[in-house]
Amino acid sequence: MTEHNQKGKYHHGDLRRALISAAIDILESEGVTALTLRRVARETGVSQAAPYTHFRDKTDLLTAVCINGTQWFGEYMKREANGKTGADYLAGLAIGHIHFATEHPALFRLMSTRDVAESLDESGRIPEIFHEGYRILAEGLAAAPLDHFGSANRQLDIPLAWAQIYGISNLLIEGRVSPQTYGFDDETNFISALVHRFLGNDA
Amino acid sequence: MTEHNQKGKYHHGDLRRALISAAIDILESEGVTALTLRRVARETGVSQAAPYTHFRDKTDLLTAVCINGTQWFGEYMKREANGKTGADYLAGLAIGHIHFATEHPALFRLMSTRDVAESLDESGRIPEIFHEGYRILAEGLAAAPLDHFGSANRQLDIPLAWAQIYGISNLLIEGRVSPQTYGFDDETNFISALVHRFLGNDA
DNA sequence: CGTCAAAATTAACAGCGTTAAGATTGTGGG
DNA sequence: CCCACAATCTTAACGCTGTTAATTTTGACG
Repeated sequence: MTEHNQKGKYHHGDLRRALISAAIDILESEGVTALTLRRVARETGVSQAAPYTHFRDKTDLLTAVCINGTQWFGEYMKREANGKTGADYLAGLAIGHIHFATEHPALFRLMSTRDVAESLDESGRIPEIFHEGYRILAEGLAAAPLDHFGSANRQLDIPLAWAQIYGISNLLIEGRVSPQTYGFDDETNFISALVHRFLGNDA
Repeated sequence: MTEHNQKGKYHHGDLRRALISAAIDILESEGVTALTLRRVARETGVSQAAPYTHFRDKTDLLTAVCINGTQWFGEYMKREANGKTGADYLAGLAIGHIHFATEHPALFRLMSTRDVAESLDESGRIPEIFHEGYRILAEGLAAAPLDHFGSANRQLDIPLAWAQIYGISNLLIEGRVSPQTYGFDDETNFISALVHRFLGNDA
């Protein structure tokens, strides 16, 4: 019985994972301002300095949170696009993207933040779905071009579509736009209408 | 000579304005993490508690910074659109928006933040250009619709265009997209190409 | 079973936002 | 003219934060 614990951790069992989990809980329930290292340690039942055994500093923990978050994000998008093909798959990914953002605003914002995103890049642990998502976006646009933009500079459709989805996500998160203003009483319907109008498969 | 100072302030002259100015300087040069109340006070040459005579708390100062920022932002956009009409005016506003964001990322992010934006709303001091910008966006889209999206749900063009511009701004600020990837070595050209392709007046 | 390294604790430091109490300063009324 | 008052600013303190150093506890392995 040299390894009765799943990863051979010492006292706590798997403190590293527990800290990440606690951090996500706080982020989801109270937002980023409540997310302090000491609070995470308290919530996990360890001393204030215990996290430093597993993380270089606070940013290092946040990076780990974001790695978990991107995994979650990818699965969320895939689920929403599941079973669809072509333009519908694209729309599913977009809608999934926006829904994830509005349902997990603090986490989404954290994942978008430059500082953390950069250390995320360095970690080399970006889930496959993101490269896959980008590839799918590119392929989808190549197969079903947004011809409303004309044929010149079609390469720009990729960053444009990306920015469109990203922009809708952020606008909704920051409360700068409301479905009601445009005659929707349900946010989900609003998002769906936006995406379909943008992708040109509504009329 | 009861009022030799322009606003009859006591010791400093106009500490309130000086604090806002120092805050903006720090924001521009070192970003939001360096922007602490104590630092602002130090930089202005007053004690740590002096700001509390003029601001309820830190958020109140940030709100004042954002009021200044929106003023600045509005003038910046107008300048870039100056002398143009119709779709060109729209493109100018959009390009001005994105340029301002990339040149003043910390300030732009602060202005987009939900907490501050809400107290900004409450202050009732949103510069006219924002309502005007929205009106112009709406009128411009009504006069020259983005017909590539089809005729159904044309009302959605307003939030879509808004999100598009906002999304490009954020993507660039957070470094998630690079002009080089799409064959541009100059960011300005990249932005211009994106906006013109999006508005459909490039082909 | 004793050794050694990993894991976790306690204590301390500087810096933060914020508040309370007091000192300073300009202004207007007698 | 000066005195009282209110606006302004300072000093000191509180609890919180991230982080580090020294120390103790724990588990694994020869």
